[in-house]
Amino acid sequence: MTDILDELHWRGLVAQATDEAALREALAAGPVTYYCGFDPTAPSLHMGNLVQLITMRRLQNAGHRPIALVGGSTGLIGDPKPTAERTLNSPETVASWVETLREQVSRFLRPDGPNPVEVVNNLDWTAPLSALDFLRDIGKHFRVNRMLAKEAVSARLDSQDGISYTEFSYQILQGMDFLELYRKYGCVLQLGGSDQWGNLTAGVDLIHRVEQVSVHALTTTLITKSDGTKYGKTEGGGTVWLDAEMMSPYAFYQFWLNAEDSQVGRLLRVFTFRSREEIEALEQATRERPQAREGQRVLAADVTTLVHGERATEQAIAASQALFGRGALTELDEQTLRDATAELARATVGVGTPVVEAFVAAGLAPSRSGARRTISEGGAYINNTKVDDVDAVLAADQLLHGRYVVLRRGRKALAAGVADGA
RNA sequence: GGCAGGUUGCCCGAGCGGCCAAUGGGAGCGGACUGUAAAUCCGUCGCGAAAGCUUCGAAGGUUCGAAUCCUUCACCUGCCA
Repeated sequence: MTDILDELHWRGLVAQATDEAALREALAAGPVTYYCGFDPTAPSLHMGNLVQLITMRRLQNAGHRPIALVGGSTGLIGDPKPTAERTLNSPETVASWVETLREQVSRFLRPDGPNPVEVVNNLDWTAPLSALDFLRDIGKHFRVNRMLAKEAVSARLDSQDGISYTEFSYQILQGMDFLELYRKYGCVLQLGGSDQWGNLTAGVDLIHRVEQVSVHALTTTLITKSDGTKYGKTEGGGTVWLDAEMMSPYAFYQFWLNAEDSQVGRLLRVFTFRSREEIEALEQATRERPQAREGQRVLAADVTTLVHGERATEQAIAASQALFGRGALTELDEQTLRDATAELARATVGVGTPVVEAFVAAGLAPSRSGARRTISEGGAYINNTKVDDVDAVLAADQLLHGRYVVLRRGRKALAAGVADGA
């Protein structure tokens, strides 16, 4: 068995770790129980969480025992962001998100075999705790001085908003989780994004004080773009969701396919299970024939398959070829056209529908003014033909196979217009 | 609790009675170049076809006219208690 920690290093995943030598030793000595938490802040997980999920899977593959924690309680409190106070979500909302997270998380980790995943909810042990017990048994072990040093907290202390006591308490809850999992499952390692370091060490410190045991924390690097900003936003600034309803497999596939050359190698290491040899070969291919984008293709296909399955990936690839391929759209047969457009945002149109309205209905423009602006800027296309007239309406001969029309804004934003009937 | 300062469009930030839908920067969007890349350059950037309409923390008020003045409220920051 190769050293899993070495592999994580090679993949560029390790940002920080508590006593790394000790962690390496523990991992080599036998199965280690580890956990990573996911807070329900939205109805779906996103790309950032994927880094953790895949890392968890790598450790599981290496023979260690994963616990995936969904934050039924921490989601009610909110992890402080450095910028601003969060808006509290209702308990009902959080509870429903917990359920979808539980389901999503489970998909990435093996539920059976020798070291199956355990999915837990921290609400189970936090809810029964009284305020007095919390302050006496847990709070007593935390030093406010130290809590203030945490990055997000100190940033907020200097901000206009300040920070609520609620969010300030967050790190205590997360520390408590680690302690609970240590006691109940013998969990001795917590994973998280590099922004979670303060929260992870809060747990490490707590366990040290209460149980006199040294446990481990390991954070993964933040995936950044070449300009140093956070990776993981779409062209439109939207989040890269893992849920197919919130982001279609086609859009998801396209997101990865559009990765910068300078990032492909890194992304392949972080997000795929390809071997070192394969990845190095793809990196070389990217250097020698960047325009072929072999790395991007493998990356997009692998990640989409992991998240959405093989069938959805095949469809996304086919749709991409149909819509971006060399052949004219008018030459596509109806079946191909229907499959391709099925992946896109769609709007109901008909002969005589103003192009402006079709764009707004399909979500390609935020308003009629916006759509007109796009047309006058020369960025609007119907079936890959530029629209020149702001007042243009759809003509019968633009409906491919009598039904479909492909709307495009700019180079890559696509949507489908579908006529009623049939 | 007292005193002082602040709250402007996605973000930062000018404006301090009419010429302000509101300078400038960033982000975003479109175009050129390319490889559905990066960088660069150009354009655009509240809604509306237009007339016009709705914006400058909230609600009232003064005025022919307010983002700009007054009152109250909310929140933030600093100093004092």
